[in-house]
Amino acid sequence: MEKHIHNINDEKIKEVNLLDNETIYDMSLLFKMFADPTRIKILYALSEKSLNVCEISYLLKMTHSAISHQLATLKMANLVKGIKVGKEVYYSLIDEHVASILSIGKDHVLEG
Amino acid sequence: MEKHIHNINDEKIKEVNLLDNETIYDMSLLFKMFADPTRIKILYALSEKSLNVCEISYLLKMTHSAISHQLATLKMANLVKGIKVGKEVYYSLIDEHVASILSIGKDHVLEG
DNA sequence: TGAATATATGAGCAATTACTCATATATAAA
DNA sequence: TTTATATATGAGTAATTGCTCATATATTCA
Repeated sequence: MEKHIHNINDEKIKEVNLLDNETIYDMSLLFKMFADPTRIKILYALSEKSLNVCEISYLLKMTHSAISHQLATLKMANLVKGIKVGKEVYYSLIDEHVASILSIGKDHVLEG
Repeated sequence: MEKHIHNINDEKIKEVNLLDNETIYDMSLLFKMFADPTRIKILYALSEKSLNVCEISYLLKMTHSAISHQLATLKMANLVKGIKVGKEVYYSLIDEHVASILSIGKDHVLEG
C-alpha cells in the first residue's frame, strides 16, 4: 500500500458495494474453468452430447491423459459429472448454467 | 495422440459441433479476465460507478501499480475504457455484457 | 520553474498451470 | 486367467501470470 492516500472522496467511495471475498474467490475459480481453450472445447462438446474420454480426445485430437486431467479438474469444480457404463465413463454438464455461461461468452466474442 | 484410436462411433461423433479455434481462443481470453479475484473486484466496482486508479486502490487496499497493471490488462481485453479528467483517469465498463457475465457467475456461485 | 500528485510501465520473481510420460486401476474379451 | 481397452493420477516441466519495485510521464499547484 502507498504511504499516502490522496484526495479520496469518502462519500463517493462509501456507495460502492463490494462482494465478500469468498464469493469473489469462488467466482474466479468458476471463470478459471472457462479460461482455457481445451476446457471450453470439452464443455462446448458436452453441451451437445454426453461423451466419454475416448470420444472427447478423438474430437479434440488430444491425448486421453490430457482430457482425463481436464475432466478431473472440471469435475472438482462441479461443472461436469461422469457416469460409468462398463469400462467407459460418460461425461455431461452438471446444469444449464454452464451452457449459458459459454453462450454469453460466445455471443460477446462474436458480436464484439 | 495415442497410437490406436479405439471403438469410435463415427455417426455419433459427426453430430458434435465444435466452434472454430479462433472463437474458442477469444472466449478463453475473455473468461481469463474474469478468472482473477482482483480483476473481478475491479470490474464489479466499476459496474457500480466510474472510478479512478486511486479510488480503486483505496477500495481494494492494493497498490496503485497493481491496479494500474490490471486496468491496462482489462483495457487491452476491451472490457473497460478510461477517460482522462485532469491528472486522473476515470475507468468504466465498456458495455453491459461485462456486468452480465459477472452477474451470471455470481448467481451460479451463490445458488450452486 | 519546481514540487506534489496521478498514472503507466518495464524488469524480475514466485506461484500456478496445462501438458507429457509413466504407471496404476478397472472392466471386458479371449 | 491372460490380454486388451478405458480411465485415472502422480511427478516433472515449460510457459504464463500477478504482484513488487523502480522509474518514467503527465498534470496541477505553489
